[in-house]
Amino acid sequence: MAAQESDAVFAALGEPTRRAILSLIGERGELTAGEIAEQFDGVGRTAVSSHLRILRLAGLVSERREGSYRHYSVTSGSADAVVGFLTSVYQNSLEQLASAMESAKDTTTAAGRRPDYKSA
Amino acid sequence: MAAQESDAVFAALGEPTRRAILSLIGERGELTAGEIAEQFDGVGRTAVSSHLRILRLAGLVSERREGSYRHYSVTSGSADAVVGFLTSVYQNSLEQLASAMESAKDTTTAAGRRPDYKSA
DNA sequence: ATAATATGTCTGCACTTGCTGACAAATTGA
DNA sequence: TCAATTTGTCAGCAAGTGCAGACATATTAT
Repeated sequence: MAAQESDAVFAALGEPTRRAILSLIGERGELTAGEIAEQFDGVGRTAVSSHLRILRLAGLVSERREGSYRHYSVTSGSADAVVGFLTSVYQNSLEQLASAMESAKDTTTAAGRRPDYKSA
Repeated sequence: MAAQESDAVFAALGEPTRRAILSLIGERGELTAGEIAEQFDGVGRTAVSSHLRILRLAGLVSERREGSYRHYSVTSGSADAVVGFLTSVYQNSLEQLASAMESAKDTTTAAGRRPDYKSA
């Protein structure tokens, strides 16, 4: 369930240049492929095109064609998968922390641990 | 500023197995390296150890040594970089959208566009 | 001290990936 | 129609990455 999208989104965001592109588009609202490529010195137009494809397939940006131009903009709500994953991880993490503190209230030196370690 | 951390965090989260490990740790609260490795069929203990190292260097998990065991838990607030990046992108994106709609109110056929396209 | 256990690290390998240059497709202008 | 423009795609390559097996380190048990 929603694992494929999530994979694509995280993979897309894992690459620094793609995050820079996404950031740039978000900052400017809408940009053509050429305008985006102009902003990068160490990266050519070809590479930017590939990155845009990956961002688009991940659903992070959307493409609007106008003549021979292609305008890219950030797809709203496209990073829900990321937020969902993180809140899931931290939600459980916080619950665990809370119950751990609860247990700690009872017995300062908690029981029910792994084997029987030496004191230190 | 805070770009290095962000890079490491995004890179760490970009790998599916590492997300699974992080999710597992978050779900269970605290696990030893061995317990984590047990949960994965297609991945050996060696690979899990490498992933844990990467997660740790990214600040996503913290390590607690107890005897020869190493207990891993989710580091609270460690994904702030991710949330920060996303809110930044979407914040600007929404502002751009809002101002675009504002401009659209004035002149239905907006000015100041790119070249002079054909109608379609 | 010796063996067993838990875990990290190193080496090598197959696979992936980001990049460029060349080429192709689509659109526009003369 | 022909040239210019915008963009995507393909082939090839260098670099990075995830993985397992062998080895090293640290800790515990006998």
